[in-house]
This record gives sequence, C-alpha cells and structure tokens, in this order.
Amino acid sequence: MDTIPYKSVSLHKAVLFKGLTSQQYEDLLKRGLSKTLQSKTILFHQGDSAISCVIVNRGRLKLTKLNEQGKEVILRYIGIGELTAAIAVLKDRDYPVTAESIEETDVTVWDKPTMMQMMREYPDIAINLLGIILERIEDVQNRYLEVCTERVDQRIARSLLRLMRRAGLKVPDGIHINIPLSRQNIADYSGTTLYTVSRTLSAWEKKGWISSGRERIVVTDPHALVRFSETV
Amino acid sequence: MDTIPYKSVSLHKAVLFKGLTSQQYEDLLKRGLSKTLQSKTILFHQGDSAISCVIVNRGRLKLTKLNEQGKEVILRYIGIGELTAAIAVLKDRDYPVTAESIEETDVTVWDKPTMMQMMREYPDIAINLLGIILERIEDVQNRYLEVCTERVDQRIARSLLRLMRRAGLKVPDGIHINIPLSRQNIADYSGTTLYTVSRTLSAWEKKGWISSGRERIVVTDPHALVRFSETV
DNA sequence: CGCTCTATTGATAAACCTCAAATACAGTGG
DNA sequence: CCACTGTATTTGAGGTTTATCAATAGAGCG
Repeated sequence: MDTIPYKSVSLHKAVLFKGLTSQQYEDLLKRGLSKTLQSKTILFHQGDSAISCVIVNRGRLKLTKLNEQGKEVILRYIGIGELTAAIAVLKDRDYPVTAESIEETDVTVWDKPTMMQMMREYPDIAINLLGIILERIEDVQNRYLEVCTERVDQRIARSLLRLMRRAGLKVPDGIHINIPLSRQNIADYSGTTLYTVSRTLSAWEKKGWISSGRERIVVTDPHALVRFSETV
Repeated sequence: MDTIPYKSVSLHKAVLFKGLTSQQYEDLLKRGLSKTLQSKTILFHQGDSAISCVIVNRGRLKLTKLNEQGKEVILRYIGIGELTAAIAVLKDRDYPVTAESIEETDVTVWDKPTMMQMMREYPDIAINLLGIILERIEDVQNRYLEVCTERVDQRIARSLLRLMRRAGLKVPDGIHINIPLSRQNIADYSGTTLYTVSRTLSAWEKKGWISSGRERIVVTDPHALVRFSETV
C-alpha cells in the first residue's frame, strides 16, 4: 500500500519554503510551534490573528464551515505536507472556518506576528504562500461552479475523484480513499444529504464502480466515475 | 447620487500598496500597463503567466466561469479601486476564469515577471496581496456554503444584498444597485435560473422590498431582505 | 449479546427547473 | 411620433430532481 503518485506528499511544505536554503528552512521551522492533536481535536474556530499558518506533519485536518442553522459543509481535507492559513480580518465572526483533526495529527503552527516577520524577511515565503492560496481559491471556485451547475450525482462522483486523487492508496481491488468517510461526510463535501449519497453509492456499487463499507470507500473503476462525472 | 459608505472606493488600490511611499507607489504604477476597454471586452480567459494583477481605475469587470455544458456562474464583479489576480498554474486549462468589462473600463495590468519582481523588491506588496486574496477566498467559501445549504430565494436575497453593499447608490426610493443586472446575471450570480429569479423578484416587488426594471434593481427595504435571508 | 453509530431503502413531499407562450421594454430608422 | 425589431421579463403548466421522514438493517465494540 503506497501513496499513488497523483500528488507528492509534503509538496506544500517544500513549496512554502521554496527558494530558501536548508539552514534558513531549519531556522524557520524552529520559529513555529509543534503540536500533537488527538483525533477530533479542534485546532481553530477562528484565529484572532490576521494570518496564522498551519502545516500538517502527520495525520489529517478537516476544514469545515457552518451556517446559521448548523448545516455543515466540508471545505477541504488537509493532508501530510499541506498547509492551511486561518484568517480573521474582522473580529467576532459568526461563521468562521473550523479546523479539526480527524485522526492523531502533528502540526507546526506559526502565529500572525511570526508569519509577518518571516514573510518580510523572506519575500519568497509570501510569494509561495500566495501561490498556494491561489490554487486553493481555484479549487473552491471549481467546486462552487459544480454545485451551481451540476446534478448531485455528478458532484458526488467528482468529490470521490477529488478525494481519491488527494488521499488514494492502491489496494488490490482499486484505489482506497484513505480518509474515514461517512455518508454524511461525503454529503457535506458534495453539498447534498446522506440519504442521496447512500442511494447513489449503492447504485455505483451494483455497477461495480466502487466498493464501500462503514466509513470506507474503494474506487474500483475510476474511469467509469470520470466518464460519469462529465456526462451531460 | 453618491456612493454609500459601505465600502470606500479605491480601497484595494491603497491596500495593495500599503506601507510604500508615494514615490515608490508612482514608480510601481509606471511599471504597469494602462488600458481602456470597451464594454463587453474580454480582458483575459486565462493568463499564460502564473500571476498577473489587474486594478480597475474606472468601470467594472465581471469574473465568470463556465462548465463543460456552457453554463456560466458569476464569481464576482470587480469595481473601481479593486483588483483581481489571474492564475494559470497549469497550462491549457479548459474552464478558466474569464474577466470581461461590462461597461467602458480603465485598468492597470502588471504581468507575472513584473509582479514577481515588485513582490521581491517590496515584500509588503506580496503580503498585502495575500490579505486581499484571503478575503476573496473567504467570500467564495461563504457563497459555497450558501449554495450548499440554503434555499434559492435566500441565496437571491443574499446576492442582492452583497451586490448592494458593493455597488449601491442612494436614490430617493432606496438603494440602487449600480450594475446592469439582468435576471440571467442574478441567476448566474446566485446559482439558479432566470425564471426562478424573475418569480422571486416579482414576489418581492409586490411586498415592496424592491423595485426593478429592465436590468435595474433598487432595493427599497434592505432590512426586510436581510431578515428574509436569515429565515430558516 | 446488547448498545451505539452508521447505512439502506421506501414513500412522500417540496423545491426547483424546463419549456412554451405572452408581454414589456429600449432602441432604431422611417 | 410611430412602427419595427430584438432582447428582457413574466407567468403558467408540468415534470424532474432531490430532500425529508420513517423504519429497518448492519457493523463495530465492550
């Protein structure tokens, strides 16, 4: 079981500090605070600093957002080597982004003053971070487009493919999405309900496109899913 | 008719160059390319540079995204003093963001090499841009949440309120949204169809919440709309 | 084995889209 | 000033999609 090479692990860590020497890199790591989070620990609801940066060294974070009625959407899963930046341009936000560990997770955190200092000292860090954030905005925009224009089953297909590319492990019968994913999680990630997800996955399981269990998804026919997701 | 003080005009221009002297600011402006766009001119479909920055000096841009079937969503309107940054991390994207002027528009454009140089020279520019982009990602995430969790009429209400805050002009009978907005535009901005928008606006017009005409919306009772948008 | 959490499935209802047709509006040229 | 034309808007009818509710089944754990 090795990670499929869709996306190299610890890519973003490299990207954030790209252009710096090893010595500088080591120094910057030391300025951050390392933490180990138990599973289901909330890392932040809302940073009280304008920018604070988190890199995941082990485990995985789930970024979510709640609306007034308590309905949740999953914005992203942050895996090993990836980072997330919390913002709080205004204080007392009502519906901020929440970062929660979904398994035991090691992170390195830089607070706002440290980040600001590092970015002023090494402009490349700000530029690198900008590149990462721009990729993120691209991702949200794509998902916004999807949720605005596509049927729910297409969106579920795209969601599985997206998760597969970012957290897929090769197993004998296909590609296992290495995140504990309940039907509710997939629904929150696709903008639908757990019932619709359940019905849809059942249908795909009958077709042999996936194989699933309790909080476990294996994509057995990725090409079929891709084709389906692009169906008119 | 003066701009309501929800958001100061030319705010972002100031933000991007915050921390620099007037002399430096003048110099940086000169490094950009100034253009005047006729109405309905496409400024970019896809930059072939990783980051290129555009500031609007007069007029307004519309940022849109198309899916495979040609369905369009409006990501944002970019008004005077605001900026947008085009990205093309990968080449040959199929569904990039499109920026189009919706009236005669003056812009200043910096290409990727220039932006990179400016950001390295003045780290504050990269940091400022980061702040702006983080606000943008916050905005898209909010709208993503809305489209995933709210009814279509609530989303239309929020869309009108959002546009009102960013492009509202006080008129005798309320606040005029100073953008030519067809029902189709509002639909593309809210993730619905022009028919649903038309029905919804008709209902609100009967209630006295808005007053509308061909490509023209005046919000006559903003509070009612706010209350409605927060209704369960 | 019993408890709890997750998943499945059917029935029903609500929300929303699609299509069609009619109407209103703005601009243009006679 | 008026008819004409092209676009925008309205509205109704009907159908599809998807959510909701309810009840049952299954999986994992002590």
